[in-house]
Amino acid sequence: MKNEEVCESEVIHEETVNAVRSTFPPDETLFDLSDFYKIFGDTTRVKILYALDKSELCVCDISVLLGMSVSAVSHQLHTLREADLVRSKRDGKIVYYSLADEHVKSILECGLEHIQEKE
Amino acid sequence: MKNEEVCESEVIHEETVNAVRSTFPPDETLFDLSDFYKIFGDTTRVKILYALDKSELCVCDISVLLGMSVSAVSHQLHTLREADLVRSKRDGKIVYYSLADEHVKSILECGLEHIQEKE
DNA sequence: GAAACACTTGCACAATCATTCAAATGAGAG
DNA sequence: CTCTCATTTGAATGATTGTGCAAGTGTTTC
Repeated sequence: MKNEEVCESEVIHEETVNAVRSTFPPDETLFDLSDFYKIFGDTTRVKILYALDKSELCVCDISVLLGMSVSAVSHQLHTLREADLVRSKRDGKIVYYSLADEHVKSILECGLEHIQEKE
Repeated sequence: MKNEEVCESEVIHEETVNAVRSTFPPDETLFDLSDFYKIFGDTTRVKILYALDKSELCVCDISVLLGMSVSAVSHQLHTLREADLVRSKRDGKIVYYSLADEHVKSILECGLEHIQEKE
């Protein structure tokens, strides 16, 4: 970004900007926050989370449920596991997935509420 | 996706899959939900929303606050406006932006809570 | 051991998207 | 009307990312 691109004339509301700036959390926090929401920004992942909230499932189950390839599901489960939203446990050949904590459910509901509110 | 990709041997837990399937909301709902979260999945947009929660601001203010080009900010404001998360009102040459409703704040807090909970 | 199965992983590709640049709009000032 | 300023918009570009494919790992069964 070139500096000239930024409005640098007398800043229009310097007071306000400074006031807001002083309430800003560290950059990293808001970065982590958007990174966190990024996880929920994909239909496949949301479906998986929604499904796991109802019941523990194996990869094959999810694949059938969503009508997607096992590979695609496994890739997304990897993402979800990295974000600590999901847990896995192996039982023989089968790997079972479940939600990592109850918080995930409340996040989903938080969004659903907003969606449905808009007629 | 080719069919062979999907696990089609005897479905491992047919009962469970069917049970979960019956609780699934229409595909469109979960699609809208992920679309909604997609908005929050970008640092710039999250910063803008966070700032607007503190105070009404013009495009130039936000540009200075975030150290980004006016154009980039305007593009993101466009996205936010389309998602009904943000409102604008013009006063002469200046356009003021503010949050569309209080719900946005609660969504942000919902996520922040989760972020900070993890040590 | 070998074969079958559930799953994972690395690479490639297509699609999506955030930002920049340049040009356009809208509004007040002279 | 012309000039300036705040903002918007469209096209282009570079980066990110979801999925398919093919090869790999781990586990049970024979």
